[in-house]
Amino acid sequence: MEATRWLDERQDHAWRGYRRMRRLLDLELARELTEDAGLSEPDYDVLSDLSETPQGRLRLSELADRMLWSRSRLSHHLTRMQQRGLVAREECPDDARGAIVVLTRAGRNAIEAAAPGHVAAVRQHFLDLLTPAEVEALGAFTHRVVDHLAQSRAPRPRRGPEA
Amino acid sequence: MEATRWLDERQDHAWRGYRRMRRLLDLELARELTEDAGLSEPDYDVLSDLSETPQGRLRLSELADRMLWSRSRLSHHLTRMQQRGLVAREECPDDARGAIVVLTRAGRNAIEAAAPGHVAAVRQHFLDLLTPAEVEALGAFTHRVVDHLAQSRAPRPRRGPEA
DNA sequence: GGCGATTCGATGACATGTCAACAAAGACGC
DNA sequence: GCGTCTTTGTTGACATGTCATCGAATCGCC
Repeated sequence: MEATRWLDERQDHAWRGYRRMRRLLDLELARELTEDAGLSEPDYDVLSDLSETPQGRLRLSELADRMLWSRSRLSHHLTRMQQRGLVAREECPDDARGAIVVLTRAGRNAIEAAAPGHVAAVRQHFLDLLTPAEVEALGAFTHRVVDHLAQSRAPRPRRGPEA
Repeated sequence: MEATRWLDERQDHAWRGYRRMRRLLDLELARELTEDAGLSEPDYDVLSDLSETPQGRLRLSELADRMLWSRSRLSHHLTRMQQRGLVAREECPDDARGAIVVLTRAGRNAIEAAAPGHVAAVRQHFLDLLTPAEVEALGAFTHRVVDHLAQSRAPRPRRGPEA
């Protein structure tokens, strides 16, 4: 039973800033995305990940893993996006259980229309406010944290969005 | 119609790292919080903000503003927390429309039991992985971004979680 | 090849968050 | 004081996310 080590002043400052920034940045980016392109952030992420593949198609589970989403969440979300015509499902040739998610023409149009504005917003409200050294540091420590967290997940039964 | 300025390599690295870190960190912190203390992150935040006030009581709208939540969201969430006995609502003496949110005994117990473990997790999975200089930089640029975003919100009709 | 264990994706029930509308009460100008 | 405009918090309908479960298909091992 140790005495709790609370955060010192700098840590507290950093932690509060981080959480507040996240919230405000999310609100602003989501707002612009809906207004300008009629997409939510999750929509954008799905389309963006799909469009980064050569064919605009990915196995559902592969996409879920990349996004760190549960298959269930992705399946539900795809159903909704499918109804809007942004993506389609195809059967998987080599695994009859599988589903392949495909970017439709409309989906590609949507992401191509949305991307420039979104990137501009990310710059305007975030990246451009950082010095090059800060951007460099951000890239360095976030990936360090990601690697650390991936450690605790990959080994053993594999916890995760999957539960 | 300008040509889009995409992110250069460092910016892309930083932006992807940031988003991936957020997601993994959220999953891990939320997981530990539920397992160890039976609280969700939103629960924790409500209790935490309340417990930082001298009396453990706040006007609903004041709490919503601090948390950057809509009043609606907070009201719904309080109803649920109230049913679990973590908070209570009181009438506001000087404004009959108002509601005052009060930390109950059980709520205080819950946050006091949860806090040490949560802080430890924040250190372990995040802050302790950063150099002091990185923590310093994080505090600096996040608050810079927060100030910038607060600018775009405060003036004029006041956009926000409020819609 | 066959059988048990695992993986895949879908689904329904439920928890949570958003949005628009509302009633009640304050604020303000007159 | 009075009418109007605004603020406050709640509510219900709906969108989104989570969790447990399921049937179907595959894998692994014999």
